[in-house]
Amino acid sequence: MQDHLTSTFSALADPTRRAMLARLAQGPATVTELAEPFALALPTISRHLKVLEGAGLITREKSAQFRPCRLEARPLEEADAWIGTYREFFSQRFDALEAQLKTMMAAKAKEEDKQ
Amino acid sequence: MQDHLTSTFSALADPTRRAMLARLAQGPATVTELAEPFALALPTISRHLKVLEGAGLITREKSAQFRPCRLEARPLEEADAWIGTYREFFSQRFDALEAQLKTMMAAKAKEEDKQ
DNA sequence: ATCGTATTTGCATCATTGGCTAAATACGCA
DNA sequence: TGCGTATTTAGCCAATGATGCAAATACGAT
Repeated sequence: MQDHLTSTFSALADPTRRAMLARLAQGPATVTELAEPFALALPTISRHLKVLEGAGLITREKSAQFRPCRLEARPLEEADAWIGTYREFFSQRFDALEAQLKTMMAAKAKEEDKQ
Repeated sequence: MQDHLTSTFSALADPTRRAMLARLAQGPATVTELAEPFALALPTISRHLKVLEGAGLITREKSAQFRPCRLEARPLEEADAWIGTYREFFSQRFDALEAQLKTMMAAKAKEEDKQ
């Protein structure tokens, strides 16, 4: 799983894990807390967390028998930066749409002039 | 593969596919053109493209025996929006860093005052 | 030392994925 | 019609991933 982006995106490619991140965005949580919303066995949850940890999306401390998980921004920022590369492309597309819209409106106006 | 984000992220979770998108950001290309930079058999390329198409990241027309692929912005925008949810979290972290830096600088200044 | 809670590890299973080769398909052109 | 190029389908394999159950581990509290 070589580079960061690959492990980050593949970690994000799972709804359960995305939901976990959403939960963690509101503050740290234990494994059991994170498991609560899902109909999944704890070992399964544990493994999802390991994937997230492997991607650097979360870190965990060891506090008594609990393992509080904490969201880490770094990989998300990197993913954001990668997608950011295409933002120009988004706007181009948007501009094109806008241009087309203008053309249509102009045509329509012209049409109405005739009447 | 239920929702858009899942298929989008899992499509992005492969370096070859990301490279293909990077190429397509500069304009449409045929399968063979897209295959050129990689040491992969054409059927493999073809399947990568099918994944990208399945995620809506590309569309293709049929022009003679060629299948030009074109980058589509929509899924990237959605992924961008999802990650955008966490942007506040990024900046928080950044602010914290900045605050810490200020504290350190203040401490250092104080230290120098003493001398 | 023992009990109970929190979490992980160890198989086993089933589906998916990425890759290859060989064969099929689709189309323009001679 | 027949050839050559472009691309996909089919079949096979190895690796990975998601999930469950049962057992192990870790640690606080009694």
